[in-house]
Amino acid sequence: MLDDRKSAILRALVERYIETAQPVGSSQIVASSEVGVSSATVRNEMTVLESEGYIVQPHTSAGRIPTEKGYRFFVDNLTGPGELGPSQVRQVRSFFSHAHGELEEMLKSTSRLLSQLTATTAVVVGETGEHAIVRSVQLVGLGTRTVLAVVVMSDGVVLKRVVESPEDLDDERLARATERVAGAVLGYGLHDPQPAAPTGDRSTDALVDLALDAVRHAGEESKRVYVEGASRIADAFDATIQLREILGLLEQQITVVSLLEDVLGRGLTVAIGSETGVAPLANCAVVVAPFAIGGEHAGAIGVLGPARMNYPEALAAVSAVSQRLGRMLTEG
Amino acid sequence: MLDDRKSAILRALVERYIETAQPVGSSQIVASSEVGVSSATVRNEMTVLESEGYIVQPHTSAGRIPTEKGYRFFVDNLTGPGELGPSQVRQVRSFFSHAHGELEEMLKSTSRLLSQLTATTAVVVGETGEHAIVRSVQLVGLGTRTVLAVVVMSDGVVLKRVVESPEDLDDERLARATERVAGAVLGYGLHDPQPAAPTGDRSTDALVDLALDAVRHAGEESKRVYVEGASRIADAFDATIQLREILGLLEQQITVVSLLEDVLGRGLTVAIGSETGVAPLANCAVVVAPFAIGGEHAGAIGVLGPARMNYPEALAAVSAVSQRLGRMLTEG
DNA sequence: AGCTGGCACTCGCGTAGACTGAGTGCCAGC
DNA sequence: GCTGGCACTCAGTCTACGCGAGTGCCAGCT
Repeated sequence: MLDDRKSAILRALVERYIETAQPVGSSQIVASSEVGVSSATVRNEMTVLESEGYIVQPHTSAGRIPTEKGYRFFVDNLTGPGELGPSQVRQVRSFFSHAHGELEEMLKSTSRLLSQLTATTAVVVGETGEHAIVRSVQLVGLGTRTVLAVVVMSDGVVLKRVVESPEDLDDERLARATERVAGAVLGYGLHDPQPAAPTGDRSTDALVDLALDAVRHAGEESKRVYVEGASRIADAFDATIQLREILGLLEQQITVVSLLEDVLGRGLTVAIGSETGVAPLANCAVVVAPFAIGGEHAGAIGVLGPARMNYPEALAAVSAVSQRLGRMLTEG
Repeated sequence: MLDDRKSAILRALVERYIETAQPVGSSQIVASSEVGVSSATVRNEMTVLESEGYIVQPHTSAGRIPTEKGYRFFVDNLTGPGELGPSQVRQVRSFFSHAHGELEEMLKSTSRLLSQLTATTAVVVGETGEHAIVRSVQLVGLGTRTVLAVVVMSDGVVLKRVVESPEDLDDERLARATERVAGAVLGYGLHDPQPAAPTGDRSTDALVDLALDAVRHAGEESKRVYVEGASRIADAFDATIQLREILGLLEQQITVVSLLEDVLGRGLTVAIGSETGVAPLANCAVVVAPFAIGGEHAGAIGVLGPARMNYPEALAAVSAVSQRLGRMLTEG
């Protein structure tokens, strides 16, 4: 643990570095904070901070910059969620008062809101499943043997999946199958469907089974990822190669999902650099919070920025938006 | 119009520049093409080409690089769609043989295919409407007054839209309204719904009208944009500021749609730099082709790359994929 | 008339040296 | 234990300079 003075120095250094993106020297720290000591003393403290791994020198005779450990200590002990500015509060308020009922559109625009609030890339992952129940299911014929199973959940999410029937179909048989599938899933969650009652007709039964299978699988794939403001990450880096990697990563939805879900111990979380578990994010940080619908975990929202991001602001925004989003979705 | 020798020189210059991204000098042209003349002669021709605006010198004593006009002439007169390599042909073939029935998933993966084939950013815009008819419509209650109208089109596209009912609803009324809406749209295109038969109950009639309105609007918003491989554009530029703008543009779906649709005179089209009509694409080019379903315009596919992109390859890929996609979707 | 070899000229780029200034580590003294 | 002072380091900037790729032009050849 660091004593008060070291903490104060580290805080000043991190804050300054976040602001300027330039290595910070001892005299700058004296100038920009209230540690009432000389730069020489600060220097002595800084060598200690460096030997303990909180800061590094990019090269001799340069100032110091924070390490991952330095950011971590800053986030854990030296700062907390800040206050949103009045215009940001207005944005959030107006967003949630104009929002309406359908989950997917809602999550997408939430992502956009978050990106605007923090001027970074925002990511939202929504899952359907646990909390939602099936409100409607319909088998729709597309080709002679191609059927689309369409499921509407109580939260407004629409899932769909193609089913290939082993035999040619007619409207009447489709209707019968739809009825049986509906009986098996209507009113239940996607993960606990009931067994379907047999129709007496073997080929219709086969179709029903296939459709039920499709519905179950649709549930597995129901994690939706919304990335907004990806271009903003470009502001933070000037090596295009690094950018390429980060953007490539954002394109892989699976990676994004696991990034957010892994990090999600409980509540508001920050993952810095290697803590994300993803190599291209070495110089990045993510601030993540889960949101719940009616007390049940329903997804996560987060922002992705450089490791030298504005943590207080990001924490404040992510926290505020996740809470209001959860409340909003719970009330319906 | 350019005489044969100037054309040959311009072609060699453009090809070389596309390959190396470095200004091309007269001696390189002599070395890398079959214009059987000396470099001095090439130089003389190059001053003419420069004065006519096909090429420019970044600075004195550098080689030349093509202008927009130069690329344009190259694309129009000096090259055509190339041949796909054997491994690319294999990729395309395998993709379309494994593809299955549902439009949206199909377009998304087509975009991915195109991006892989050309190692650039790929864009696909799909519209539902003209060719597709309504196969199923369902009003599903979410809240006491919130209804989700879900429409399934014959091409597998599922549209949805929230409708706020003026009065509380029960299942029976919803079912009655669904039936009337179905009667009005089932089997018709989205743009020519029939008037709904009145139910005799005024508030149900109101709901039916709202729902029909929603369905019509859903059709307007049915243009779906799929961008894949956005990160690849990062390879082509080293100014992050420029990258930022391009990425920002790709995030605005409306811009992307109009970009592709504007450019789309007839058939395979190339738009270079300012021809795209979008400022941030000054140093970019897009290669676009429409695709049709059963003879009717159904969307467009394209690739976005730097102006110095490999045109023959891009033209070949876009053309091949658009044709096979259209055929595939038509056969259903 | 058109092409070509030759030549002087231009200028970006890379290297090398000098200077500057921000920043450090250390030490002696308060 | 803090501080002022001092020698030292080194990235960044500037200048100088040579190199080389490339040009434009011209005189001479075909």
